[in-house]
Amino acid sequence: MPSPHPKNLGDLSPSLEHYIRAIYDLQAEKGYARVTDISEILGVAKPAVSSALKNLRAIGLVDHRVYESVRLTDEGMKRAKSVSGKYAILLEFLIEVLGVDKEQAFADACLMEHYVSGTSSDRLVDLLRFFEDRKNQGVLEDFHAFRRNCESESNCPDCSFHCDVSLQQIGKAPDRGR
Amino acid sequence: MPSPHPKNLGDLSPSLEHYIRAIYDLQAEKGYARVTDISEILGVAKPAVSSALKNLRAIGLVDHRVYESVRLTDEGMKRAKSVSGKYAILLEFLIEVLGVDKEQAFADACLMEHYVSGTSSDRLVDLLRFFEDRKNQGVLEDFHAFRRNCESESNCPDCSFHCDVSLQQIGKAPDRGR
DNA sequence: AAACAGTATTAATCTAGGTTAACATTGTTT
DNA sequence: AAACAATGTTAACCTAGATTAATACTGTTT
Repeated sequence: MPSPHPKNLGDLSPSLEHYIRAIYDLQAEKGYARVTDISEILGVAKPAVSSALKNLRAIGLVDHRVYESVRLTDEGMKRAKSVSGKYAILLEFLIEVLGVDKEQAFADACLMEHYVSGTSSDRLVDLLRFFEDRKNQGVLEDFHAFRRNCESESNCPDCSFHCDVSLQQIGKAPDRGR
Repeated sequence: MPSPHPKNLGDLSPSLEHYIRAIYDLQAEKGYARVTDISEILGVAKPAVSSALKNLRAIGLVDHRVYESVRLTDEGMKRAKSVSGKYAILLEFLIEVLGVDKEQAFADACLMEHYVSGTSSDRLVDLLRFFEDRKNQGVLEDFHAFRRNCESESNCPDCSFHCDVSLQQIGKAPDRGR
């Protein structure tokens, strides 16, 4: 008997996906990525990075000779852009459309980026573009006004379960299509 | 040095969260939840369920005497409703608003339910209500029309990375607010 | 060039959450 | 009530991904 959850992306675990994105960000920012930097960004110890790099190298997503700095391969780049794109899309949606505060939006996007499918994030882009379209200028403002009303009236206690974002590791998730 | 990801909900792992929801669904559907049923729904072996139940009992989310069937405690119920609510909200958003096909939407919602914060899903509800409001009847149709145009024109290759949903276990995710 | 600081890797260990195989309990048939 | 099937638990094991401690490189200072 196999295991549960639909995997997110072409067989990259959320964990590895995150490493990829960190490397991508560092490369973009400073031109190169070192173990220490990655470890700091992700908040993990350096040996965790070393071991992740070994895996990523094994599946051809990074170039990395021991004791040297890391670079994404073309394939790694592709994956990184995908995740990074999802992050950006989710972030924009959460902040600009839903009006979620930034801290929370960062946290949510950072988690969800690994789980939203390409299809869904593409559609989300469409929605963002729709709101930006000159023909639909008023819509977003309407929504925000609507939301403020909404807020002040009722509140469904069942659906709001507030999540304090602490920096901690997440576990595995058993599951399947549902 | 601690670990990375902002935890999703009040210290429940996605895995345990999933068990909670399965139990909740079963209780709603048949009045009770048995190990076998849970194991089938989640696609895991029965010992995995036993061990999850032990944890859930330890933190007071289920009542479960050995060899008997499982019930959520009040607290368990609260958590279950929260997750279940998020699932429903995400599903509706993906299908009705974004127009994602059902299979994909099920899969996405099933994953994201564990990672979206209460805040964000509340806002998502607002958005759904906004689209339902009589005053905004046309908007959703406009979007769908817009999307069809959009579709037929360009396509950003960077952001669309198609994910085939296979039934497999997901890994841990290192991370932090970032 | 020797020493030191910084950086990276290895080794050993831990934990969560799975698995299978074997055993225990319960309930239904005959 | 004996036997059997279904159900649940225990035990032993596996893996991913973390940790710390110790070790190995690298490069800069003196």
